[in-house]
Amino acid sequence: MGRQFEFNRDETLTKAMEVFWQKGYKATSMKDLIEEMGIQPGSIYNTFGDKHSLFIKSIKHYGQVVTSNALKILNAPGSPSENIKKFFYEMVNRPAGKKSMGCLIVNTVVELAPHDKEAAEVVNGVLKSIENAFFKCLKKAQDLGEVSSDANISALASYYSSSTHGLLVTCKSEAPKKQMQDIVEVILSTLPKVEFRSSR
Amino acid sequence: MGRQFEFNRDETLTKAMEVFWQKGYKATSMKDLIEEMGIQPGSIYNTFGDKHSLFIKSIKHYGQVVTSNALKILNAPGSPSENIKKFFYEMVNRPAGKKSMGCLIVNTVVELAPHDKEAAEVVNGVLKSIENAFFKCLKKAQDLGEVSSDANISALASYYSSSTHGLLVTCKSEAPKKQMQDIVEVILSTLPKVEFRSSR
DNA sequence: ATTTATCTTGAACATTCATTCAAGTATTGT
DNA sequence: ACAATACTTGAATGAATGTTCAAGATAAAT
Repeated sequence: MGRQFEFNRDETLTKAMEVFWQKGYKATSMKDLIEEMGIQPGSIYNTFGDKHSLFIKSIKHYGQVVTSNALKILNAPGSPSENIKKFFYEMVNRPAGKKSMGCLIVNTVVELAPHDKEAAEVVNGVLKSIENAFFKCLKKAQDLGEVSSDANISALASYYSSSTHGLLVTCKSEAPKKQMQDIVEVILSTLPKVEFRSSR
Repeated sequence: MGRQFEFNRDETLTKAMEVFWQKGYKATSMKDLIEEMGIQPGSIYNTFGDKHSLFIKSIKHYGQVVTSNALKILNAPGSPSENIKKFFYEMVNRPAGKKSMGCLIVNTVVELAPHDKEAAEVVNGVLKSIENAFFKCLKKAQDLGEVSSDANISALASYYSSSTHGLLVTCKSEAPKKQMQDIVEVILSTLPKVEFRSSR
């Protein structure tokens, strides 16, 4: 009973997420959100709570999307080390419009996490998931003999995670595509056998 | 003639820089600045201009400090590849208090650069200087035979710059020191001869 | 001592901010 | 048809924002 919602919860949350992604938390005003989400303040507060709650829901949503996307690439059938390669080349081939937006998780680590415990927990969880996906992928690569058995794959997983952060910052600073490619090639050189296998 | 300044310009600018470094641009209010700088709004506006001008002056100041520090390490006498190693281990051994602050340049790339042309110019200049310092260091290493002559040192310089960004983001997300060390070791494995030389 | 120049102060200002809430509207159950 | 429930609206609120400026204070020049 009662009146129905006139807007789709997921759609408006996605809109909010995009605004936060583009402008950052502090730089996003409720006015921005009202305009982009296409609903009035009352509806926002009624459905998502205050600005901070809406932000937390936004980064959780973003985290789910980005984690499932990473898992899809890294867990794809075939060579796991080839999948890692694909993961990084996907970053080079980002649509130009999204380059300056970087990644909402990384943006939040930088802007908010040090002063916002709740946001920190969410983003750390996402980062841990991604790193874990790298680890599982490397484990599989090791089992298949693509990566030497004495490699420190735990360290490598942390490294790929950190390298991803680096790329996302670098691509925010107007770095040309060629430079991004150069960087990715050095990153991938830490898995030499990937290059070898992919060339035949 | 006229009244003398009662505060030291450089000292108050450093104070402002520290507040921006810790809290970010948007999250820093004039009230914060007034308190930390210890002078009144009139004096701030009279000396540094508005908030945005003060911020630009702050990141320029930070850029100078950080660039000269990087140059000092990378241009130090002795083995250039050893200096690169020192550069990265310096990042692992950061004082705990500064870990969550990251780097004001990287913070600005993420928070402001995409929407602020003036800030973007400043930070891109700093990043270019650091990358250039890496390049010169690698060139020297190559000339001395520490790095193979067919290495793509331009790509390596971009890579080390990007890796630095990655580390600065990673250390903002409560990453334990052990993890930072693991990452640095993988980063430095892209210069295999460094490891070899340093171990004897 | 007076004038001139310059810095300091901090209250006052107009905006913008996030948030609230009473009035209005739509839907369901009886 | 009526009541009960629940969502939508958007003006209103008070707090916080960045900025200004007239009055006061201090130094040098005359």
